[in-house]
Amino acid sequence: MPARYAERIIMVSMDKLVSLCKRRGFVFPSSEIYGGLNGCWDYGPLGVELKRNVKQAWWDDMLRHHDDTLASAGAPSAFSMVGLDSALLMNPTVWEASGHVGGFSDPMVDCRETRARYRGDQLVVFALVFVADDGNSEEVDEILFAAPGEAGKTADAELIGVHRKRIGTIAKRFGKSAPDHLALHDDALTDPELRSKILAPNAKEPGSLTAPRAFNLMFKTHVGAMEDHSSVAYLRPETAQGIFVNFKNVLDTARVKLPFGIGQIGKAFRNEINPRNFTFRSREFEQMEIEFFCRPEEAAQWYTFWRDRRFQWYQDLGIRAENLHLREHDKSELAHYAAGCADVEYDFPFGQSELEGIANRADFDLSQHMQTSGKDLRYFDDQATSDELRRFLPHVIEPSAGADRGTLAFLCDAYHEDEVGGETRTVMRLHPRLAPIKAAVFPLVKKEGMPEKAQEIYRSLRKHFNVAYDEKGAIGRRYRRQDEAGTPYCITVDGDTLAQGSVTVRDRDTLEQHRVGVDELQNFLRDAIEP
RNA sequence: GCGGGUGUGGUUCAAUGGUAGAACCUCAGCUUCCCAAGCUGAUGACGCGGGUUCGAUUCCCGCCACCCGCUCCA
Repeated sequence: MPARYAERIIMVSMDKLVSLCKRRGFVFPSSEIYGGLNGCWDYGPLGVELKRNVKQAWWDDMLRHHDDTLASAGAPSAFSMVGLDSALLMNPTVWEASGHVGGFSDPMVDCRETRARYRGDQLVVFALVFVADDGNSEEVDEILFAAPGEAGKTADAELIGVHRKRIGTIAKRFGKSAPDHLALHDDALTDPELRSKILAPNAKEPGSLTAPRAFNLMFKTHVGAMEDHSSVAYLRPETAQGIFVNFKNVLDTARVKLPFGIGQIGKAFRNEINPRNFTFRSREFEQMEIEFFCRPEEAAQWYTFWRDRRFQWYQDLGIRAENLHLREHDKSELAHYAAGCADVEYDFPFGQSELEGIANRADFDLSQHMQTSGKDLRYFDDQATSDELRRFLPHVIEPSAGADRGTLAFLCDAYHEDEVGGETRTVMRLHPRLAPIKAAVFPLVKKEGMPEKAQEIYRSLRKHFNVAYDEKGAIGRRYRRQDEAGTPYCITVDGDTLAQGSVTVRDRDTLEQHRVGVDELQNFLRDAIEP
């Protein structure tokens, strides 16, 4: 390594990364000339190559290169892997069966003061009512109370309990120890004037509640040109359900036996309340999901296998181990049906966050679809020793990865600044498999036949790799430009090339150069790039 | 969703109630046999919409976007 070179370890800031992504064409704000759209991003010329390489690496490593005749290291047995590309739009009943429609469409109310969030239908608003001595009721409506409960069903005593002190103070003004009864205000939350008088649970001042807002994280759309109830459809919030609903089709046609996995890469949409952190939480994003089907009694073993394998995958593609974490969920964090779940997390500049979740979902999804569709989705085992074992629902291990989150993590981990000859050099140390451009070909100077020779080399490599050609400006500048793009190798035609048939190959990370025969270039690059 | 901050060429930053400057990048030319060299020239910006004003990039209001802290994340 040249003496003028000095490594400098820095933690990349999001500002620097976002700026580089824009400057070099990795990522742009979506529809930027119109002011952008919250939570949406576009991949530029370099970004699309990088992200495609991430997806390609996943597809190759998980599916295409999988050998289903051998038990991989750490696997309980051999298994098969097949792919799928299901439609983004599906019959809306899918989302009823999966639980996505039911649980996430309630109006929510926030408290600005206590920062609590309530379901609108579970917040009861009432006014204190005092009965005067002459029997006329006298309602105190300048103070309304909100309390958790179910509309119309909560006992007066229970409501009073929540705000006993405050109610007591008001009651004193009427010379009583407690209101005679409570009047319910069903519409108080939606009326801005009344809402401003509501005292929220545990709040000190009234008027801290927001208007009820519908929260459904699924994007709704319509199938066909007519917009009516029968045409409602959803943009899928995950690709997984497309796999589950095709379980029987794959089983019947792909000649697979348990255990086997179905992989899929595709867009998904979630109407996130609060998109944040560059591309990390986007409303439109891409998932790389596997549903791995196995015998119930083997599920725990397969869960461990997939968890460890997926954790290792990121390291194999260059992410530094110290920046990766495997976090096993507590029992309390697990969904009711899940038997285990772990997150692969990365130390982003904005904090440790999830790249991928590996979950043991048992037979929840298949049984939901079996129940809702009425179709028998059980696996038939003709080798079973008894009738009870012959038909059963497989259990499912689900490694679910975010392609955009992975791409962002690779970008963050690749970003380096070091010092060359006293100047700061920005370099993206992307794994050669992921680098958008595999090599750049330069003539050292723009004369003496060097451009022609360099172009000849460029054209021959172009058939096999994504390579770039550049003859503009000083050679050092061209090297630096490629450093920011993450190009691992720069091939330079110089004065000796014509006589010797060799070029210099400059390494992005070490800055070292060595001569390689022109005939050897293709093999050299293939060795460097292949997994 | 709440609170705070920021919006000026591709990037990073100035200045200004009256013609918006720079550095780097980019492009063209000259030069150049290995790490952002030099010279000449060129392109290119006040987030959007209202208001105040003779005149607004500047002041006011609204919106949008991004960043930070909470919150949320099936």
